[in-house]
Amino acid sequence: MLEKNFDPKSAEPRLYSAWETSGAFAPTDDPAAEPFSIVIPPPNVTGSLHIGHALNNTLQDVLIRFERMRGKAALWLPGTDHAGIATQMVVERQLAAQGNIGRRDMGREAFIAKVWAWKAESGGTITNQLRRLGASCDWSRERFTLDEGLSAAVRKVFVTLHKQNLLYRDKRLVNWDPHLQTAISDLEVEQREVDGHYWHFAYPLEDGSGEIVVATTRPETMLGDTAVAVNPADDRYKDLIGRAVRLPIVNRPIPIVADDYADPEKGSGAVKITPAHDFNDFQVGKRHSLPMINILDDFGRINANAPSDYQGLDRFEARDKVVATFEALGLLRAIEPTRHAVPHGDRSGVVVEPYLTDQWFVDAETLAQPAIRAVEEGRTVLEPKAWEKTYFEWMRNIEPWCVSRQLWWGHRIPAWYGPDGTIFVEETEAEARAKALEHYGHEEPLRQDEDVLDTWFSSGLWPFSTLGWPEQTSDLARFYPTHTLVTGFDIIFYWVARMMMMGLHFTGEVPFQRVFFNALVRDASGKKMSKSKGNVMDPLELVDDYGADALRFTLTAMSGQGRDIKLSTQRIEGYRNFGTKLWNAARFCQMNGCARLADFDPASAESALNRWIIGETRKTAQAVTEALAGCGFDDAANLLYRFIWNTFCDWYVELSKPVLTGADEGARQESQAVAAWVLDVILKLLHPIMPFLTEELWAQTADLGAARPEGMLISALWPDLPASLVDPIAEAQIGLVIAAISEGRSVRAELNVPHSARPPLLVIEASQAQQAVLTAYASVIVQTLRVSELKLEAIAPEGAIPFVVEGATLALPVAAFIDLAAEKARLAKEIAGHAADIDRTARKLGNPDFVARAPEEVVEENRERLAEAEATRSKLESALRRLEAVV
RNA sequence: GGACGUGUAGCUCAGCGGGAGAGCACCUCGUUGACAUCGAGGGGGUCACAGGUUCAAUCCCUGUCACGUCCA
Repeated sequence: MLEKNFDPKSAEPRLYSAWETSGAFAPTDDPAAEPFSIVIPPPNVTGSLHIGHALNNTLQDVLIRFERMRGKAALWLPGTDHAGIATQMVVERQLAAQGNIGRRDMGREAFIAKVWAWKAESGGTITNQLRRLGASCDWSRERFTLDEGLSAAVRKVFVTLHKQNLLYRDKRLVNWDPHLQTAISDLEVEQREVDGHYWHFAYPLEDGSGEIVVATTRPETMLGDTAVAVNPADDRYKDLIGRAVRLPIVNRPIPIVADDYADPEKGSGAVKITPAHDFNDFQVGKRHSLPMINILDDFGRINANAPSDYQGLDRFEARDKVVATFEALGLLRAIEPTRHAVPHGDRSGVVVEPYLTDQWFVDAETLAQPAIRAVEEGRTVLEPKAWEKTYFEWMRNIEPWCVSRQLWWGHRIPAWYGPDGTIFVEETEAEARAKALEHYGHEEPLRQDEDVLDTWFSSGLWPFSTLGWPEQTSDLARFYPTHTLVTGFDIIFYWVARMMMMGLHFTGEVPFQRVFFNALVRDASGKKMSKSKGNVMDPLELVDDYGADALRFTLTAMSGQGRDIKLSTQRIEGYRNFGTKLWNAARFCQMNGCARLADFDPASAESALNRWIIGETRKTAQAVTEALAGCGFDDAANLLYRFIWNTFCDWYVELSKPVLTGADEGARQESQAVAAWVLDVILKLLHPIMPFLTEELWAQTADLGAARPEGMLISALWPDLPASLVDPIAEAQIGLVIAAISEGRSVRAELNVPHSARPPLLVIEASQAQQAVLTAYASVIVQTLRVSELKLEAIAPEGAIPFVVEGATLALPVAAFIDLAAEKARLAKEIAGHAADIDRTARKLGNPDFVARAPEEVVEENRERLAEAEATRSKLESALRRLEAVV
């Protein structure tokens, strides 16, 4: 006998290890099986599972379990990302907290050893958390972006792109993070609105004949100014073009140049130009061949290119000093408060600086072209479709991708420099040496590039590097291109776009046929959850409290496309209760001898009730299958919820009770077999979303009746039921029984008929067929509706309360128990409702345009509606008249 | 400033051209042996606002307002 409740705490670990040891997570070897592969979006190796991971991985697990049960060679390839900046920061913070020396004092090798030690210690955390969620990844294929194989792929890609001139070293302005002392890509920069000021500075003309006023939000950059620009069409400054101002503080003459970049409408119409510290000014500087004076060091302090009393000052200290000095010089013309966007590093949170350095860049524009075409041609489909526009927008305006980072944790750039600066880009140091020997004619010492690659460089190769590329492995041949990628839209540019570019360039094929962007889990105010904001929910706690299945079902049911998820524990609790409901329905079946029949054919069922539930089961199976195949996860969950609770438990189980406890052995046996059959189908359909509870029920019902052909549920075959199982006649019959009971209950409740009252249920007016059905199901109607008996009567006796069900008039003689005034009110209200309906429908049918132009079936539908409403109304009206005659 | 999305019951959300739905919350009733993590019934919405298209608009179009996200 089943316990009263499912116990997730004890069952989950047991079931998970049973799955894992059975080998069910690995794709079948059957060569005839169609491959279906998903690569996991690799979480940070030292991270821990947050609610977004829980959603993303639940959906992947739902898909992979579904396709596995459909007989495909389903591979869900797991792994983790070394996450350069994030991990390095964590370890540095840890070292600092433990009072250790900093990484720079420690040296590169020692520091990296520390990171590896941390990875060894905490790297299993997140994968273990995925296991707790029930993720059926093939752990035997687990990868890490710094694995030797994946590192080889990275070197191969780097060297190949370099030889194809798609990757190059260049001196350009980059976003520099002074806290982390590294370049970061455009994507890693977050624009934040902050309050600031426009400081209006007067720059005196060189010849002393006047001044020109410029405004800036970053006064300290004036130390690096090399020009003032005015618009060539601006009459105010026409005469000044080509002349010079003397830059205060620095005391350097700089030219006034004409450039369209200067907007006559803004401020004074003149702008200071700092080519080494502003992206727009950089372009102006190039056009006018201006000097580019870098005034900052790696830490954001003023360097030796500025006057000596500024050197070593932090950029913000320098800002104050510049302003104070201008004021002292009498050159500060105005201070204007303003709100403006300031770039911040998304990891460090500090203000980033445009900074002139040597970095490695990927020619993203060239790589983007095939990636754009692949989506245009539908070789990769983005779901929901709306994301394609975002993807195109980004791809068509893509900038060179800065891939070097001044960090230590990551893939070191495979470039070696000779003493004269000649660069040798090769996959190994030995090859670089060979090239150097060739180049110099003799041995020269080589120095490897100190920098590492952007984490997303290796993530960009993930769909094929994890399958063994550049080796032509059997996994690569079988599982690439992968089928579906499930990920968050927040990394569409970081990751999806880069995988598209890299995948197409190096394999000639798209990395995945379909991308499903899951919603983002946000906090109550709609803000993205993040550790720094402290608004994260811990999925592991939720698993502890409600079980993994409840969390999984909640996330699946709420995963509607294109909407953010706001998670509440109430909701999770509700779905935990849903699991309990199913558990107890199974318990009921067990208690009532429901057992599988060997070779049971659902088409052979005879009773209308059984034929009806079999048809409903078929319809649900069909709809769930279609939903899951099309990534309609929420639809699948809601279909199952309604079917299991409202159809199976509320009606089928209830209506079956008299049969299961009745004397008709043939009927009982059929119902027992049908219930067992439906339950098995339910377990299968629900398994992808609630794997633990269903697997446990599967096991605990294993010896009820005939043995199942399958072993564990995880490996069972997905239901494929023929449409012929749907029987419209049974549907109509059971529909009438359900409607009669529902209406009868409603009448009882609304009129406050005492619970103990047992009037008979009278069938006053009904077709032959209706009478037959009601009579056949009399025992269940009697029991469910708490009536004494079901009787056919030609005329309703005085004081009987009538109700109309599908054209049939039934009545409950309960006048003795009730308040007749209340009943009159009830009838009047119902009549009024019908009257309004009749009025609207009649008016519509009276409109010649409607009759002429609406589709015939719509017109017909309205005619039927009108006829039925009128018939119902007249029956209710005569009932009301009878009632009035009594009172 | 540009792009995209969202405004439906108290809350969280489905529905998206032919009479508005669910879960939770709320109210009433109920310990009939699967389940009180339950059952039965009920109240509650000019589907943001204004125009337009249509025989018909919550649904399509335009505009407005509010909120959100992304990109400048």
